[in-house]
Amino acid sequence: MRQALAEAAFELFLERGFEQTTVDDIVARAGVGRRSFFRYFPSKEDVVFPDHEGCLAEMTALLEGAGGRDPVAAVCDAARLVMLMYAANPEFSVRRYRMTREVPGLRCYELSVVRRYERVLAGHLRERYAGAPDGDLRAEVVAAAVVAAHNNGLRTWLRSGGEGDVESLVDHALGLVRQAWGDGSGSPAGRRPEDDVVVLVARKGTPVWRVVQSVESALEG
Amino acid sequence: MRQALAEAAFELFLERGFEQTTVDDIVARAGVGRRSFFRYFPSKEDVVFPDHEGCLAEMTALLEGAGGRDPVAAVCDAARLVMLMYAANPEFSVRRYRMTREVPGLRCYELSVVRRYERVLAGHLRERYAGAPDGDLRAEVVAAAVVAAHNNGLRTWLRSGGEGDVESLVDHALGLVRQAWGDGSGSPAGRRPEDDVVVLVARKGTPVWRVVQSVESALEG
DNA sequence: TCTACGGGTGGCACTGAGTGCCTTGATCGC
DNA sequence: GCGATCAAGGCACTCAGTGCCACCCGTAGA
Repeated sequence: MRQALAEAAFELFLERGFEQTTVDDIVARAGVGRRSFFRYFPSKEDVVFPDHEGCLAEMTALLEGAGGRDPVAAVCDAARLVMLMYAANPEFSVRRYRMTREVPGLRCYELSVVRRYERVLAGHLRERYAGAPDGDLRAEVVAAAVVAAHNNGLRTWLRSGGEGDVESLVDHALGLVRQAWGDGSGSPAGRRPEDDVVVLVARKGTPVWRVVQSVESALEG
Repeated sequence: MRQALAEAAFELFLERGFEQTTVDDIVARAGVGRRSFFRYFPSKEDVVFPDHEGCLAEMTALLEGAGGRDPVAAVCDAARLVMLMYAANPEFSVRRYRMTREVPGLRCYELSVVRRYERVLAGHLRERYAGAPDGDLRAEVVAAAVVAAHNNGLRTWLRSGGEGDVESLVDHALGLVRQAWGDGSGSPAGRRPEDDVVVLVARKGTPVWRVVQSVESALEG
């Protein structure tokens, strides 16, 4: 039933657009009663994003099991779940993206979904940063940065029509955030931290982000 | 008329809640025709946030005139405009905040407003970072971080009931972002960059953000 | 076989947001 | 005084979303 409604709805949305399609049209195509639609989807917008509830649950579960790792790396991996969900069905994702871009109601709905992901990530970070100075603040800023980076990569891919490798796009974007906020562990594995030290000499006034890049490249070198 | 409608609406929202108030109630209290309401406010939600359009315009204007400054510092200052708007009317802001928190429709509307601010900031950063590697990505991540930091400070103040100093709360929060992404210029003015250099020695594996904090404190020392 | 029950479904009527269209009335320039 | 213009009101309509009730059907029990 859920499936039938979602399919009928998407067909009609593609044929005549989201706003030009009424709920009555959808239930007529699906051959069910109007009342049943709202039993399965609380609003007309929900039928466009039938898969996010599950993804939110997965994300929460994944973060439950993220013990002592770098918190930033953990939330980056959690964010990747969303990318993987989109990548599992490129044509659908691209068409939905195009529709969402031009329908204000869907844009607003998507914002609230993204916000829920962000809150899940921030909640995890808040626990991990508990006690640290500005822990809550840092948690929210990092969560926002991770979401923004993820979405930048994902949307670049969606705009391109689903061509190319989403995974590397998103991973590269997330790398920028890990570089700025993570603890540096993770990516280059197998190197012992006590091997050596980094000596950085910088003129005062040097942009901090350039300093960060230097440190990062030194740590990876 | 706009003013009268907004005031009548807010009275009723406080008396019986947002969802329990119909547009007919509002126009009856204001003594105008129902059709006029939708001439001044495209939706019922808009009447709750009558001041954001102006603030968006101010923000755009301020960024127009932000020439060669540190781009991150410029967008932080732009974000402060929102805080100042809220601070100009603490009782109204606090009551609106409480109402927004418990009405899904208003939460969604607020998300879309916040998103518009974020896009203005990101647009400015995109221009400033044009040509740099990952300029677009960096622009969006920094904009998201600035907005998250600003909102963290602002909401802390709103949750406290409007007691204390918003400005220092928000500035402190924004400081964290400038520390991570800014070029370090700005805050400690009047110091010549060529005065001296910073030497930092760190063990490999040190969290990057701790390194950044060290650099920052050294630059301010 | 009849009956009582419960959950999924359909139908129906209602509220309320938002829109299009037309009328009215006031103000302003001629 | 007169026509143009524009803000405002009124009216009717669409459509999303909700509450309520009736129905159908499979099951369990007498």
